[in-house]
Amino acid sequence: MGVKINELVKEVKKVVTFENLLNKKIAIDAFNTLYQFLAIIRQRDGTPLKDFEGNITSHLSGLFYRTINFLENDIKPIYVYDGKPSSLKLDIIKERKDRKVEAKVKMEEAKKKGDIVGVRKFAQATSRLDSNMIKESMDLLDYMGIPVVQAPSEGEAQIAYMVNQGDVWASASQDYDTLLFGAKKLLRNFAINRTRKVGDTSVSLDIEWILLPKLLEKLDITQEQLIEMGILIGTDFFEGVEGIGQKTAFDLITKYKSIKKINENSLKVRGKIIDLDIEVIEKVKNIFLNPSVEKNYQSLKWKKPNFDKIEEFLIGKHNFSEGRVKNALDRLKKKESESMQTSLDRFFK
DNA sequence: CTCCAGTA
DNA sequence: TACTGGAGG
Repeated sequence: MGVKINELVKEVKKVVTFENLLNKKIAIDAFNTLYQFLAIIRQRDGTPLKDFEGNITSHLSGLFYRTINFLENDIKPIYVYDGKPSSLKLDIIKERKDRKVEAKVKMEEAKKKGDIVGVRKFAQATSRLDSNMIKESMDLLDYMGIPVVQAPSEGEAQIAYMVNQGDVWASASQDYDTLLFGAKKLLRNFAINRTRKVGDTSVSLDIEWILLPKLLEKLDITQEQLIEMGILIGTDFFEGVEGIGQKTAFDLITKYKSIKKINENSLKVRGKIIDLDIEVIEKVKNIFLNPSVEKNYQSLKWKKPNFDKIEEFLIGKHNFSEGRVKNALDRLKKKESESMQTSLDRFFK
């Protein structure tokens, strides 16, 4: 899910185009992206794409085509995978699991009723990434020559570290959590710009660019206060306070400066006094302020794609259409010969 | 989500 | 050439 601070971020977000990102190294939250593909790449009846053996392939389709678009546009993606979740996250993980089971039941019900919209909606909510899907997505990226970084715990924390080290230019995720982890730059809707229809009108989803220092300046709060706001609203590591959304959290932090002070003032929200366990709060804050990250990750290198392996994997193993895959790979090959040409040109100058 | 063939 | 809707696996 991630912390909901979209309203607060609104005023500092900028729109960027693919051209603005030329030759930039962008770290992508792999789980976040794969889940998105899994939820969205489905048929009208809610069934995900599958190969002949019944293995789900929606995530591979999304990953493959989108990554090729990045390469074709001279963007250098790095995929960062989550590792072992913090013990504080386990409650949330269990809750999500329960919700998925619930969604499956609701999907069956909708199916019986012939409610097509409902079936699709609940089917999306059942999306699960298993270890084999994760492994295969890494294999595909490896064949494509894209660097992959395994985070010891939170991928978002790892990305924040890499951004702030200057090893990558920005973090790409739909969640705002990298901001809580302190990443200076965040990109949202990071994909080729496309119009998407909502109802009967089409809306274009721009790539959003958010600078953490700008956000803190605009809100006139510190990084620590941003984290405390996140805790009040709710993050993956703490459920938040019922009745407190982004607006209230911002007002409270602005007025009282800290959760500790908010506690001391016995403030009421929805008739209940806010009384948070400071010890727990400190633990959550510590996850954001001192996260477990891998500092000696492999140097980020983009290798030549192994075209044969990709074809064998997608066409041979997972029943992707030969025409589409070869077409996409041809775009890559063309890109390769172009860049070879420019480096030759440079050499002869 | 992204691709691609059909349409204006 | 730009756009749209249905299919992809």
